[in-house]
Amino acid sequence: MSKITIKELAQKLNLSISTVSRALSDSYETSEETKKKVKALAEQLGYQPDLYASNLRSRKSKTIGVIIPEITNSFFSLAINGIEEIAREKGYHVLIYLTHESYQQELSISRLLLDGRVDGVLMSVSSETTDVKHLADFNERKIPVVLFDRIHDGYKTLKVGTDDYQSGFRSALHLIQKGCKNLAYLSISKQLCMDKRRMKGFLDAVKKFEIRSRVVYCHQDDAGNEKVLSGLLSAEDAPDGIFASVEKLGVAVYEVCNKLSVSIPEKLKVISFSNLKMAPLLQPPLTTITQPAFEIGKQATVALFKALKNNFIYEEDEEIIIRSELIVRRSTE
Amino acid sequence: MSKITIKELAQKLNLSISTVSRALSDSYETSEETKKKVKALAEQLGYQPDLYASNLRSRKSKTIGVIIPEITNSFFSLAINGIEEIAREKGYHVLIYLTHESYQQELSISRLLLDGRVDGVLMSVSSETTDVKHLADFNERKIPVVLFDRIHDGYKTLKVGTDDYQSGFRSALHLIQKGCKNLAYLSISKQLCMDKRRMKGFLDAVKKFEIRSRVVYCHQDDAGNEKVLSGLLSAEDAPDGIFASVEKLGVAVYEVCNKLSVSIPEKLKVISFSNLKMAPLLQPPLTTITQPAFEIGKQATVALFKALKNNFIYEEDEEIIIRSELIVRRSTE
DNA sequence: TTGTACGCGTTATCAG
DNA sequence: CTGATAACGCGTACAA
Repeated sequence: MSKITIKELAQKLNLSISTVSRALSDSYETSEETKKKVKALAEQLGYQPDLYASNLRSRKSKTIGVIIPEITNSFFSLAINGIEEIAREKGYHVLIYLTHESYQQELSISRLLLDGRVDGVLMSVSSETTDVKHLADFNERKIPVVLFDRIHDGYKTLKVGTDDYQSGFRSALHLIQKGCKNLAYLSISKQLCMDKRRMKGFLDAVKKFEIRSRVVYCHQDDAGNEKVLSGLLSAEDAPDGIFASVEKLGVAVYEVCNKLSVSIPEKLKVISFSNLKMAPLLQPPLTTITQPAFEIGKQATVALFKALKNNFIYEEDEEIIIRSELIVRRSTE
Repeated sequence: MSKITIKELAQKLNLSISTVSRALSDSYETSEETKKKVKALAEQLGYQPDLYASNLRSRKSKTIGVIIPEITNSFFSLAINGIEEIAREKGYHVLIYLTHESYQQELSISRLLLDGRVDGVLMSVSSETTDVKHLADFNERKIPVVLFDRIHDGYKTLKVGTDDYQSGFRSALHLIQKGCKNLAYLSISKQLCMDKRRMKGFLDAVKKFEIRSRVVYCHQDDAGNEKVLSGLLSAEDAPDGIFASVEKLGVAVYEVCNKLSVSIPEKLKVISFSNLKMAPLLQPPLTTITQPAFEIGKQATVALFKALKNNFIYEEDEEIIIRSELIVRRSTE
């Protein structure tokens, strides 16, 4: 019972291979009667069409690839949730690849996906990525690529993200309104378009109100961040308000404050991009800019399927923006 | 440049298809010279062997399937991290499927994976699953299956988990030592072997010390859990110590305590299975039983590759136990 | 060392 | 409505 093929079904039913094939695919040019017989036997013997054979003919893999920097990040796990939901609905399969924020990994994974394994790609570029030539290869293979969250200027396609500039602006404004006089923006990457936009919004607000501010470039590794933040917070002119551009950095701030006994919000007000379900349960509850992660994943997938269905690839820039929400909690009181 | 095939390479080099094929696979019966020429051209034209064609011949997909209940759960995202790492190392691809704790989904996903798409499967069964007949189908197809974390009695294979019984026992003991007189065990499923073991450990400790206790069966949905826990905690004889058998329930307890202003640890001591990085930052810091999630994912994958490499499937029960750690924090002080 | 020819399981085309 | 036959791209006996 291990490998039933169409051929065996045909033999047992005294039909030709092609008739069986047609019956199984519900072709209109087959009698209802044979369809029933064939399907019954197929069901009974547990027939499964061979994936590789049928893909070889049809040139479709019914699979999409998802390339993300990391998965232990509530934004990405929620996004995957959305992606998987839509994909399963459409009968597609989802391959997951993690770059761990490494450009090299991103490169080699991209290369792997050129072998016809996937019909389309969803991607969030790594924070190291500056050059996006590897993405052009997908165009040559007519594989549509949709970028989400970690979008990149250098590659033209459909992009799904949030209102980064506005979020940065609102965050700075909120801190200023709460009385901060000395702000810091924690950046995760000098290259990422998303980071630049958040920063731009933040800096514009700061400039408008003529508040002192600085930008702190952080690292990928926790140890490095602890060092940077410890330095920052124990300095003479330590900031009194921090905006963490990504969740990881918000958590790092809490950890360091905990260690150094810097009290939030009295000495330092903190606001962070985050999708942590536990934000309200932290000590103190964390004010967040929360992205609709699930929805972003979903929209990106819907857009990808639009391309897949109509057999085109996105060659011009186009953006779908889904707003983030500022949720005020005790950390900025 | 979109679809270079072996045939085109052959034409351009005035060689036969088979020679090119051999050259690319480094066959010993090919001259070094032709190998070089072929490989050079292949590289230059960006040749990628067609996955489906070659799999159709070789009957190997170089892909494993991972079926888990949910991804927004720090245990599973860490585990996937470990899985992906090993898989990539071995040149394998990883397909992800989420059951959302639904038995029906698990069933239909399992069926999908019988079509030769994957060489092996890693799985954590859903909390609804009682019947595991669907897993037997993998055996018939000679597809090895390794269970991790959410293991199930009914299916014989290699299983990777943690010391559930001991963890349950230790947790109850810890609460008792901290002075609790009235304990509650929060269960996520009546079927799961893992849950039963944790509960058994818990109940054995309780019995040994003759402490009052009860078992509370919780739900999959947050709303349902809020209701159950609100009832539990506002009752006359509310427990003074809780052991949450999974992270989700630990978080739910915090949320309800927050809402009802039940103070932890004064009125209620809480200990929970959890891989939350933020456990120390919660209000108050949460005492956890922490599983080596990354390592569990890794070991499960290593075991799967052992089967894959030696071309066998696990047909007898065998367990790999990786110990969890009790990390005491303020929630049980 | 290289080329010829066939088959993997399917789907698509063309007759009948 | 059904059957024979030719691809899809690759790998591999077998022959040269």
